[in-house]
Amino acid sequence: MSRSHPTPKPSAKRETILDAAQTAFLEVGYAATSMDGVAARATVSKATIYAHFESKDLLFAAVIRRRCDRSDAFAPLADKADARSTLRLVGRRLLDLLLQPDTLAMYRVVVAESARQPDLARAFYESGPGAGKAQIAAVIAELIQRGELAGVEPWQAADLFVGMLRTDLFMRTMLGLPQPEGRTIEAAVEAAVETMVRAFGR
Amino acid sequence: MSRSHPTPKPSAKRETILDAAQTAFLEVGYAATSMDGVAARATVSKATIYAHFESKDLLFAAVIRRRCDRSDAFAPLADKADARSTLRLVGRRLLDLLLQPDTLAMYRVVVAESARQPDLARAFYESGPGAGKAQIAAVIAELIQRGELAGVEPWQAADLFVGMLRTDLFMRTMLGLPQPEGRTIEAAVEAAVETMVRAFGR
DNA sequence: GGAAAACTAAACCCCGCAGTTCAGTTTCGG
DNA sequence: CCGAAACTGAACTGCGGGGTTTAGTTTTCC
Repeated sequence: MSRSHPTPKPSAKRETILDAAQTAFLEVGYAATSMDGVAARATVSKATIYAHFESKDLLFAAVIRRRCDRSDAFAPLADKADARSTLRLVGRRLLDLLLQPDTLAMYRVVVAESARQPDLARAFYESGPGAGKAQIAAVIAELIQRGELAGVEPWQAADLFVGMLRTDLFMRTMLGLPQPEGRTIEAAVEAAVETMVRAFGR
Repeated sequence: MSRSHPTPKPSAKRETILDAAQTAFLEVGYAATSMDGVAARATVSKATIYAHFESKDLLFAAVIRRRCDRSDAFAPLADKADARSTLRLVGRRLLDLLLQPDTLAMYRVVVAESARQPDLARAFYESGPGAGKAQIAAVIAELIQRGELAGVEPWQAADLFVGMLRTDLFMRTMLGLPQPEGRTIEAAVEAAVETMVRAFGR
């Protein structure tokens, strides 16, 4: 009776499969991942996978979407700090997140498949960069309201700030290139924060 | 006597094949490109391709490297302009380049294959982002020397500037998402330039 | 003009992999 | 405790694609 695939209800097996698939997809990419491989990794029979997911494409989509949904929102800020230390904290958190191996892998694989699965690209953007930007814009809006910053729209400032965090360090790490010695996360955050304060500080 | 594949000497057929391969790889990615497809597009027999290139991998590498080599260096600047207009010009050029469909396609495909072909990732970085950064750093160094800018190292400033150009607009375009109305290239450049001048202008 | 080198077209090998089937076993709800 | 549903494992289908071969045709260059 072809009980097909209604709203993805959580189940132990289902999660196991998703975990294995996530590992594989993020590690070697979509094309290089085989369903037999996923089955083996999940210690599950291939038939079971196809009982839970219609196709490789949809399994992939489910993996990405799950990871997007549970994207941990930024913890609320300890208020009342000045612009410099607030931005420092936010920037540090963001850059830490961006440089995590899983985050980078996710970025790579979504970028690679974005043409083939446009709706996935959208979901990724909205729950990742989009959501992050919104939260940072909110923080900046408050800094402006408190008179700590001035002369920009919050949204624009967030865009600039995030841009300054996602620099060479990010690009090189994402491409798997060795890092030149001195360029640490702290230094990158510091440079971005300093620039923001200089340009828009009171 | 296995006359294998010595130093890639340019030949008409060879270029034809590379052109076709480039189109295919950039359009649909590495995995989704078939050698039969490339042969058809180049109106060349598959055997000829394999007479020129050992394997699909090496053909791909040749495509990427060729595109890297001929990456057009920035034209020299009309000197003696102030920081604002100089940065405006440089920023505009860079962002125009970054948003070209071919550039984006290249970025996507290299990111996707970077894990599988690390040396390609390196070549790409060095001839693309790396070279660009160096040139912009040089421009900024001159602006500093002329006293137009101050308070940053050229290299760091270039990093920040490029970061501010490669923002939401870039990310969304790369993912193939529709652009929100107002965000034009000019606006993005303007914001980055203004921030630079505010932060580091004399 | 003629031989060597380049090229073509098409068949061919082979393998990996998406997806299916099925007979038998385990799990689980009532 | 029983029956249904979930799961297993392994075999099987089908196909697309990387790479090779061959026999014949064109190009090149002396």
